[in-house]
Amino acid sequence: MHRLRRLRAPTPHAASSFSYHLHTVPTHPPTLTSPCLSDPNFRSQVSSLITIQQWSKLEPLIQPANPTQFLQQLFEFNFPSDIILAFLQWSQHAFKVTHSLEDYIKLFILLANDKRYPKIRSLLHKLLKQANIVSNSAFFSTLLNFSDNSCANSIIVDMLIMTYANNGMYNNALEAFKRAGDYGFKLSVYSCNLMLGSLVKEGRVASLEFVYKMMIRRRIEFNLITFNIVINGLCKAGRLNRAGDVVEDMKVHGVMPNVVTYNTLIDGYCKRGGPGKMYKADTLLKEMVERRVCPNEITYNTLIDGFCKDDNLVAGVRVFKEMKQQGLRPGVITYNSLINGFCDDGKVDEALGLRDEMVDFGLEPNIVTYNAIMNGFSKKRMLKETRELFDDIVEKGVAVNVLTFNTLIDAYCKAGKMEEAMAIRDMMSERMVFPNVSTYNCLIGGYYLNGNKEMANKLLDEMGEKIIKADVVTYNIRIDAMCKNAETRKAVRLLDEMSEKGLTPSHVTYNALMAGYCREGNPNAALTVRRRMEKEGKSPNVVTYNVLIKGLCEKGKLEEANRFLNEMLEKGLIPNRITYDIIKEEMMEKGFVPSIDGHLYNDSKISKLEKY
DNA sequence: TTAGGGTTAG
Repeated sequence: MHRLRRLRAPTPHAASSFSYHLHTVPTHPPTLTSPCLSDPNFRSQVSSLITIQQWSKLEPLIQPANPTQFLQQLFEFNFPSDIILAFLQWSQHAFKVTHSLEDYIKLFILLANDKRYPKIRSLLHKLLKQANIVSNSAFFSTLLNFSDNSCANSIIVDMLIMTYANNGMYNNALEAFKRAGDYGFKLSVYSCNLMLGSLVKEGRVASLEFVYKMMIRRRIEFNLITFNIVINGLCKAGRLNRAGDVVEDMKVHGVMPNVVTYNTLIDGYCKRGGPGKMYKADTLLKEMVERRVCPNEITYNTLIDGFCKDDNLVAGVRVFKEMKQQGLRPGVITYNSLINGFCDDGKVDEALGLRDEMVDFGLEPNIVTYNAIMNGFSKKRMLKETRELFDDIVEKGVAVNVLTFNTLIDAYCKAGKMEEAMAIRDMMSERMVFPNVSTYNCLIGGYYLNGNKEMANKLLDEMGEKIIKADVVTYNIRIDAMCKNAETRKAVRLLDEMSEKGLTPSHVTYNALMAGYCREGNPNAALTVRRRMEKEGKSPNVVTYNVLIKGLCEKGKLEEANRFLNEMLEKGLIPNRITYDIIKEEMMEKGFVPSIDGHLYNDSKISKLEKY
């Protein structure tokens, strides 16, 4: 039915002129340059040799034609697609020839007509690997030249985009997506979803939104998964309002949010929701229940982790109980989130209790559990216990990973035992675990902490040699060290270096600089940093306010500090222990009683503000 | 083909 457009059956004249090849292998072929497959016997001989992969017997039969010409003949004589595929692959390997894009496309068309889709995918993979600069327009126009089966053509283009996405060739995938519409190819929801998913993984939100909008405009088929992927991408980028718009879009399209949609949104709020984020996350849980979308283990795990990371263990445990009441069994991830929360809060004993509880319930702690507990010990400066747990799990045969080593190295760094820390770094490779940027960050931070700037610089050079790229944390460590060395102005210059390297300064970066200026007795300069931070789209967090309030207090500017305290509360930011210490030590002990909402500060204000 | 846990910096 659907044949290759330009491939015609050979003319009788052409067939007769090659008739000498009806015989077996000619030892001394005449001057003709091509063998002939017009003889049915010869064709079946070739077919069976290719089918059983008797390449050594086939090779002399191809002479004196070259493999490219032989391939053309296979097309002309309408050999089945799998025979042509086998020949193409073998001949590329055996003769080191690269067949043309046209040949590939002719084969794709044959394979598509035979519905041999996985074969097309693996062949596309090879094509893109060997010649990764296949232009999409060449591909598309060649395809249209050889086939008018728009359905098969669209499937081939669809698979091209999938192959690009699977091989990390995101720009090619995007370009193909854009051009596919111009050429009239209809893309499937599968390839679009795959591409959207890869854009999410790459953190390319602008492209994600572009594809999403184009899909709406071009009326490409949408499904629930499409919406969920887009919502996830927007949530991961902190664009929660935009994610909410997409939820509205899906309702317009008659698609109802499911448990994955809600879990994605809840996770978005937990991780990037700003002030009041946990309230919003909890509201979403209530909303899903009202709309008869049943929360699952992931919903609760996400919320528990969110509360724990928000320093609200009480709420984390409340959700944990609620989960059990709903008849859901907490899993390893549930326990890990809680254990990590307790360890972060310095409550290692409770964390160990939870570990015992999970074992009692038949759950096996994994490397994540152990890393969290090791970190709990390390935070409490319990180096001995950190090391013992490490030795213990190694002995148990648990596969330790780079995070385990980094945690152990960090424990030694915090204890000032830099030689041991370096020795551990050197033994990592014995376990086939290799230092990464975080390993270096721990060590560099350790050397700065121990006043050894030379070694810190040496490690920074070593990173360069090993092509381990500095990340935001590396810069934060350097900036913090400079600020503590009264070199804040010099540290500010590193902001430009960061942007040159495509790194976005974080809250920690700006807060370190503000703290530096405050220590140097220059809160005005700190406020300049705050403006720069806000210009970059980062609103101050609790640490920012703590730094500024403390800096102003130290300069005797208590009224101004009080204004910042109120501003922080108005923004819904919850004061932490350090805020209260500042209020006590820097304000009240100096005879200044801060006023909140116009009322004088007292302890009941604390409990009201303390926790959501 | 979509959603959840562990390290380093304030």
